[in-house]
Amino acid sequence: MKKRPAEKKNTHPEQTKTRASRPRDAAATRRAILDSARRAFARFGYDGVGVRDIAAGAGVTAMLINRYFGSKEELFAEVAVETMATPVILTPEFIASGCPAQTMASALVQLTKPDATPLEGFLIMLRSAASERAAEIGREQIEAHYQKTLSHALRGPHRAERAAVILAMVAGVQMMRQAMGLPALANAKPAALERVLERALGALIDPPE
Amino acid sequence: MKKRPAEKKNTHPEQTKTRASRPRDAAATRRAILDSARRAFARFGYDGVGVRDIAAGAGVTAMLINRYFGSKEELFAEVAVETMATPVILTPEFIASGCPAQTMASALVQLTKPDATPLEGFLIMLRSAASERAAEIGREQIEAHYQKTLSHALRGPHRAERAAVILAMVAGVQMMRQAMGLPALANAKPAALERVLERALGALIDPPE
DNA sequence: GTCTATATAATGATAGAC
DNA sequence: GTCTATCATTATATAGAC
Repeated sequence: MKKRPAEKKNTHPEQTKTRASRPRDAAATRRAILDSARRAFARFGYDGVGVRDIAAGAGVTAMLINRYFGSKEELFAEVAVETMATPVILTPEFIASGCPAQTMASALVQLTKPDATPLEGFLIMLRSAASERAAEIGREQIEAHYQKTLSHALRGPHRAERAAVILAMVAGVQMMRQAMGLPALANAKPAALERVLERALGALIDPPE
Repeated sequence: MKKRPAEKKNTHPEQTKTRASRPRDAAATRRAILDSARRAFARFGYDGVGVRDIAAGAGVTAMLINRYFGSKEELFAEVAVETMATPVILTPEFIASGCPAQTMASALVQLTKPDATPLEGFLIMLRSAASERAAEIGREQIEAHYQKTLSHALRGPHRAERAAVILAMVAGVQMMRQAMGLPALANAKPAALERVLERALGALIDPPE
């Protein structure tokens, strides 16, 4: 029976950036590693990438990752914190807008197009949720930057629960549309999907009764 | 600087079932491996467990997994298919019930209690979505057993999109509540959470306009 | 500051005894 | 039908040269 090295990390050989024109710049190297790690974690999750992949994507050797960040786990933590620090959706501004449900629905449809790359913070967490440490980091970031602000921006009863379900809904859509690639979501006509999401989000944003 | 074997698989040493009282029973061994794999994949995802962990949980050696299933991937496929074959929620019966939104909301809150173990099919997929092959298997199962039946049970326009968003919402709640452990969901009062979910689900189930 | 080379451990899968 | 022992590969992390 044949060996089975199918679906290995080599399946996605990130082009090794040469980076020959900028040697010996600590800050730039650090930045390059962080960027490469952000891309890699968003695509393949915490367990799905090795430090070698990340290093290759940054044009350096794996050793430098430990030199600059101590370990893969600490690198992940720094990436996660950085990526989730500035929410691009689910902000108080969205809630404060004239028709928040429609605005959010439109933004969500745009930002989770199958090939789109924004909303990386959530995607990194969704793809890394199996890792205990990754889930812990993500939970703290979500609570600090999303749950709290969103909850405060709402009016009416059950604010915490409604904010959490809005979060869950956004995460679920992104999960099913981008990570799982469910055809009904991935291939949906944007206008129709927007309409459906607007209705559901409205039921969560508008104060009940 | 110390080595860092922290957060390794040994962090969760599934008690090695002795199983000394039932030697040499092919069917029973197969069943034991499947059960152990289901538990393990649901908790730690496809990449998060090794064949050794699964074998130990079944009280056998790792070799038998390859003997009975050929490979870890084939074992996962069989577990995924088996677990998602009989949906416990999101069935046409729920939609056909008198007040589907309330019924589904109540069931969802019950089934995603932080320590609950049902709805394993979805949980396995959510925790394994980073693995390309796992995502593929899950997508097929979700489409076959959830998306299609749910879509057919709905009335009105945009059925496919509404069914998909219902799926995304259920997945998102399970993700945030069970996998991530977001306090606002994990510690929410069941009645309040149920009310909020009922409203959102109603907006998706009830035909618009 | 960055490299090559290596240490150590864990992985999925296999060979052959009983 | 199940085991022990082992292979080949890959993982993260470290040591020391330049």
